[in-house]
Amino acid sequence: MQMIEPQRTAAHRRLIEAQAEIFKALGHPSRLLMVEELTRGERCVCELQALVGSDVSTVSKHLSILKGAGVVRDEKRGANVYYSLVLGCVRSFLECTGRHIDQAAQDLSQDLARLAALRSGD
Amino acid sequence: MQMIEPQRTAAHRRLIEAQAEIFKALGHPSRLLMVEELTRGERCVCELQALVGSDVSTVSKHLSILKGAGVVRDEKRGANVYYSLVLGCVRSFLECTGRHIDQAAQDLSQDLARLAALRSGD
DNA sequence: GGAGTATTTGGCGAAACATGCAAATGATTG
DNA sequence: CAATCATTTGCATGTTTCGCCAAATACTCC
Repeated sequence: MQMIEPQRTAAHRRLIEAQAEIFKALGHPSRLLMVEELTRGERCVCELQALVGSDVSTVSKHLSILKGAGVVRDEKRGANVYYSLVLGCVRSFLECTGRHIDQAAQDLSQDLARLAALRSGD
Repeated sequence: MQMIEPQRTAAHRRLIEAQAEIFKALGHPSRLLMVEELTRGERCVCELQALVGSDVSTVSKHLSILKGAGVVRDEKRGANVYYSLVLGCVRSFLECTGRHIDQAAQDLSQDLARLAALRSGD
């Protein structure tokens, strides 16, 4: 039995949806900030709340979205809940996107400089 | 001059926002499907539309979101517009999340099996 | 067990997003 | 240049997400 057009199977669609959920979870500044902090080690909700500055309930909901997507896990210890990163490869992807954005900004300012030079030249 | 608490600078906030925009752009099944297709080479809008099956206008809007986030670029050639992947590291991250999701599914079914065994045991 | 701290949940209004249709734009071909 | 094809844009609508508040829950310390 051979798999024809694997990209159209139901299994593939489910995988894409699960992956999209991961991206969606990471696609919010507060959540991404927290995840970045978690690349340095586990943190309790209160620490993450101090980091992002929103209401605790908002932070808690953000964290539950990240957990639902399988990006982080939580562990209750005493009165606190500690969150930690599960999806380690976020770290390297963040580094890559960081470089990418820096490069884009550099390219942009070079283009602007060229444009200015051209304008003053004629 | 020393940089104190770099994670709170305006520059860092801007970076996080740009990165979050990338994740958000990827956080939609249709967009992710198209990006995955683009990891195999450039495609015109019509090909991508055939892939995802939505209205062409919807597909075009999705593509403009991906372009705005710096994930893809477009190039007009003749009557067609060809999109191609700019952010190459998406590929490896997709592989990683794919493995991660497979693993999670496996763990889940093992847990269920254990639970069933336990139940039939008592 | 009562006060205080940490976290989650429910609810609600505002803002953002997704989608399809219709219309506009741009290129090709006869 | 009229007809057609590929793509984008404007608009209307339904859906989702965000962020706060208030209330519920869970734990610790006296």
